[in-house]
Amino acid sequence: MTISDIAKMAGVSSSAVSRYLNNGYVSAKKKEKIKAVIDKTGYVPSRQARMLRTKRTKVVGVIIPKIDSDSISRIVAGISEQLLEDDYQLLLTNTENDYKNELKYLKVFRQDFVDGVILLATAITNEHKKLIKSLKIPVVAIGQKVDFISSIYHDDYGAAYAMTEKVIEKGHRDIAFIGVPEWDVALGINRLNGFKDCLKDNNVPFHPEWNLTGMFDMESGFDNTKKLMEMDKRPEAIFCVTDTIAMGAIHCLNKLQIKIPDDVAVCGIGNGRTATVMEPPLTTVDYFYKSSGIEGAKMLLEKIERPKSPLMSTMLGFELIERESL
Amino acid sequence: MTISDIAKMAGVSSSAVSRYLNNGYVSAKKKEKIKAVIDKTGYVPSRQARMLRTKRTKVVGVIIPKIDSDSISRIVAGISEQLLEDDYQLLLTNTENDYKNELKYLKVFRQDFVDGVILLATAITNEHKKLIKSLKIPVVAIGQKVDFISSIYHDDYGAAYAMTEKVIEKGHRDIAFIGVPEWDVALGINRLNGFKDCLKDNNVPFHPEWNLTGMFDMESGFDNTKKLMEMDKRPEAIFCVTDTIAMGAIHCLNKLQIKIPDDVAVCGIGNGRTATVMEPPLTTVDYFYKSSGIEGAKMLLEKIERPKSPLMSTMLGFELIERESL
DNA sequence: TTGTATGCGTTATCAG
DNA sequence: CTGATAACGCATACAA
Repeated sequence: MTISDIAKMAGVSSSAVSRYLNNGYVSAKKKEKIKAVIDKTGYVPSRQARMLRTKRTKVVGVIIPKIDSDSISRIVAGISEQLLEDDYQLLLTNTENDYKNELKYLKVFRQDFVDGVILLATAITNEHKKLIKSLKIPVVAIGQKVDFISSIYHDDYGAAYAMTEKVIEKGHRDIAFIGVPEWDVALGINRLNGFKDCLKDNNVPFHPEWNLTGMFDMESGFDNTKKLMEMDKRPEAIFCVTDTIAMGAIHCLNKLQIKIPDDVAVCGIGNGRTATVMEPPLTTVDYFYKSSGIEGAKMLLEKIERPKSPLMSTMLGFELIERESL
Repeated sequence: MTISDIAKMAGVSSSAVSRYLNNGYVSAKKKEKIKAVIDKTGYVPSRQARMLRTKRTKVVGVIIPKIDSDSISRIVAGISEQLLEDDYQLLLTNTENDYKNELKYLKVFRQDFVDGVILLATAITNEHKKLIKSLKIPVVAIGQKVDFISSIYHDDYGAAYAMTEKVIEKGHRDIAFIGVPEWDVALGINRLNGFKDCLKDNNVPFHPEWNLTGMFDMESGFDNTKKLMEMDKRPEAIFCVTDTIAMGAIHCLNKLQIKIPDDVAVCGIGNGRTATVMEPPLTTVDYFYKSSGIEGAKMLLEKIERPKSPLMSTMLGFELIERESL
């Protein structure tokens, strides 16, 4: 079933049908005829032929580090929602935390198969920069502020600052920090800085020996908390840079029968789905991840429609959510 | 940069280049020449032209009910891994739990844009059946046994039976059940039957008043547990058909200061990432979700390569994971 | 407004 | 083994 079949059946030329499909010049009578035939046959134009002709695929590639993460899946849900609305398809590529895959997929996308790329970024290296600049299609980053492409990111500094303020407000001064490596600028640097600066502004001492670093998983929270609890002097509160880490921390504390928040308080960032169900429920920061997905998709689509549109960076706000762990 | 550009530069015909690309008959000398030119230019054949010509896209569509679910994201991770290995792309469509979207996407895929579809199924209606049968591309289901297409599913009956056995073994006889609606056959019927049959085989009474049903979320676990605890006679154990539900249940019990497992024991199914971190850690069943994703993808790919290959249903086993909630 | 003709970049066919 | 040539299905420039 091709466009010329339809044309014949409707007694018009194939270009008329094509124009009908792309709302070009068609007389009312022909419109009706064509519509009738299309309705009857259920004809749908071939995407591939269209792609070849128009050089546009109506597909956007999304590169994520892993899928089984609360925050990421919420961002993807947002992207998916917006793309659906604008009739785009979502091509998902999962790097499984392997940095090389990120570059690999970027290369795959350098060809002409997608109209744009959304990168859920962790680290942006020079290699990334070079590669991205070599792309002929727009790229937007979500989760990290990137200077050479449009991006949506969260107020990591502000959220960490606000949360730290809350910790201090609760009367704690001996505050530990479980963070992540610095190559993740948003989480590894910005949040840490928010924490440190808030301490300084409130004349609360920063204890380097309580500043621990690990990966993005619950194990890091568990292990580092254990280390903390084995120290001669224990902190009264633990600032976990991530909800996932905080969950590990809470689990550890419970296991050691250390009362939360009375003996040691805990907080996280991210407002994961399960934060509410921890014992005790986790005090954390909500980042509106789904919104950032939606906004990121909008941004990309805009860039696809109007390639000349200016570079943009949007920072999304946050909301502090008080529960019982702090 | 097209294939004929390469052909000219290498001093051969474009068909030679095409054959080189698709490992057809090319003499060693020409191979070298062509390789040299391709390496130098970084030429990559156009996917869209190839699609148009070959009628194959090397893309598979994946339909999921929601993305922010532990089990689903793990299945998708498995699919993604296998697809990557076989050089296929993954087109993700999220129905956001809306049954109509499922049909809608199936229709979108009816056209020729993907080579096959993986459906993470919840309910398979007659409408599904009709639609799927009208597709010219293969479809495999994951998570539900479907009689008219190939599928990968879990041993829901067996897992529920085994878990119930464990509950009884722990000395409980007053066992409640928090389930999901019957339109989800795997979770709503099979698991319930495994539970019931095990009770019967062990001469443990089934209490209809303790057989509660709700949605697939933590709220259901919380609310239904609350109901259970407000009854004149309380059960000693709660069988939650899902880890997510179990998490809600545990949260509720903790809130009511009911000791787990001493006063009331809890178990789930699914081995979610956070089950381990609950207080107490949840006794559950591991379903190897990632494997089912991998197997499902393999199955689909096989079907794509050999459309005549027979219908297949594979049931994956499970592993009971004992932790402290039971 | 309409139709004809051309080309998008490949791969398949077929004669050499 | 090789190369010309004809599709694949659509959208557009152009002539009408």
